[in-house]
Amino acid sequence: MDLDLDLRKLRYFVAVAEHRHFGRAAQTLFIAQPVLSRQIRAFEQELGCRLFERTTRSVELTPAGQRLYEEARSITTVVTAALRRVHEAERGEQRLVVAFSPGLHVSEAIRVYAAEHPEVEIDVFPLRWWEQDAPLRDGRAHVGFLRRPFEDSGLRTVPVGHETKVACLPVSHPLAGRHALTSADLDGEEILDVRTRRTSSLDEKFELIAAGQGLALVPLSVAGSYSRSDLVHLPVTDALPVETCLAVPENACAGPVRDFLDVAASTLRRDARPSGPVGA
Amino acid sequence: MDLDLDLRKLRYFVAVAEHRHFGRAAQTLFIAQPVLSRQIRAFEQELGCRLFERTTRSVELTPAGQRLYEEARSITTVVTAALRRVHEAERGEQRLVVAFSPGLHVSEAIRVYAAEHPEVEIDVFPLRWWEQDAPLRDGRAHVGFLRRPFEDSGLRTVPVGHETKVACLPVSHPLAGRHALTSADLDGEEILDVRTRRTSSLDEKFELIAAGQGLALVPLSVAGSYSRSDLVHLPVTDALPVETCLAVPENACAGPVRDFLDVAASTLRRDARPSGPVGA
DNA sequence: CCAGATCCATGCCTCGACGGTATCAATGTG
DNA sequence: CACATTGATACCGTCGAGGCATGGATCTGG
Repeated sequence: MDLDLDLRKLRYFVAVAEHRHFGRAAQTLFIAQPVLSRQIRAFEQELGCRLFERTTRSVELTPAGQRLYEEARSITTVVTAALRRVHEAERGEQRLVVAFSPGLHVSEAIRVYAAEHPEVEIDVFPLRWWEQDAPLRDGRAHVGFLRRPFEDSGLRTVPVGHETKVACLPVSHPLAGRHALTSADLDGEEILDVRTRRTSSLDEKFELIAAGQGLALVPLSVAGSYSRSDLVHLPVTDALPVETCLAVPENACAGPVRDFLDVAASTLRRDARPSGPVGA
Repeated sequence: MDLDLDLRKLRYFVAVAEHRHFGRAAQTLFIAQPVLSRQIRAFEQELGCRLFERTTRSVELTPAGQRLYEEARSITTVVTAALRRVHEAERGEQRLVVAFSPGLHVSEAIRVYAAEHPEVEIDVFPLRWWEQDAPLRDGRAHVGFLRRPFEDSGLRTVPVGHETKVACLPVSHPLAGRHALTSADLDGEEILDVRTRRTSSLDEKFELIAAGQGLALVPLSVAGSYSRSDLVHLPVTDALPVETCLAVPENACAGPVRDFLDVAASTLRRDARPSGPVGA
């Protein structure tokens, strides 16, 4: 991957895109106009696509340029937030990013923790369906409330609850009139799984179901939040409830994470046995 | 703001952070070790804070370095996704980003649009409570389903529905035993508003309410999704329902946005009068 | 139709940043 | 205490960013 996007050139590009005029954009950037022309041309070559359709009398964005202009806002937002948080860390401010699988709500543990540790800034990280554990591994989140199955290796996990799963089918489906199903009823049906069909959102998954592409087993809480008139949710009497876990990276025994685990353990008051060795 | 973060230096930093060893990190980067030492030092000066605590025998991350390492993942994720989408645009692929106020679900219009325009990639942009319209103005989203109130100027809006608001109060509140309230009952109560108290998440707002910091008026759909045992939701009989709108930037009459508005207009089949002039 | 204005592009120059090689200084090891 | 390891420093060459002058294309007024 050529991740070497030059943020300075991106800033130049944004100026030209907003002014649609090289001379005035150069003025706001405090550089000379010829420099800007060359930088933009170099930027286009680096990206491999033209960004402006320009004559001597007009400067207009190409589709690629339009797209880049939109993306530039996301990039600058993330970068400025990152720099701000780095400086906060430099000043000693602590932060804890708690990831949540979709449909799970902020738990009791996080509220107790926030009350006990007001000096720690707490952020939530909404997880996507297909990236249950990745943000925990690469450092984007420190602790996570995940729904099984996910990849255990390298994580310490604590079970925190169970969710019953219900079958989601279109109203036109032959089984839709039943009051309850068994797993035997689902034999031969196409089950939409994270592995079989990578849907980017839950709504997209429901859309596939409504279109007759298959069925899905979804946690009850999710089914309740996203009710649609063209879908029905039916309990599956013999389905195993899916386990929800609190997970942290194995190597992370640092302050806030450690404290959070302590709070979680005392909050749960149930058989909260860590699945791995709990070192000091 | 000094947004001029050098992504090349960031890449160097990540390599050192992962290897905790300048020589080996330099090998993987295909540069000489002295270069890496100088780049890291320059990077620290640009950021204004030390990133590594290093002796001749060990290299460890400072708190600021640890934070930057976490943020680096977010930055690279956003940048690579942005570059990918720019190239998709270059190849002619179209994209439509639909923003949603929290609690609103993907509407009928988006499903119909996706079915009619399978060539357009559709993304959703979950809006925060305090940034109802900003992503629409700066290009991060193309159309948005917003909940009033928001800043109208510069946007074309189409009313798409109404939501009744319910009062959310802690169970310990004197009014909590009532079956319904009127707005007169709420006189003198502290109402938690986006303007009065900038809560970063809905859960945080509910947490404030549970802590006795005040009450809030929340849309019914939101109240249903986030039920808590320490809060009660009561209808307010004379409260005006809050209007939900479909909004697009005034200057955007381009292809996918235009098509989406057409689909929305035909889908709604109600008095979908645009609030502004609908140019060609 | 032409002179002038406007505006982006090109050529040439200077300077600073990046990368390489050689070497020093500090620390751990047998 | 000799030696290896490792990060830091010094010095040098190259490349790219920025400035200035100018060219070429297009629109406008007379």
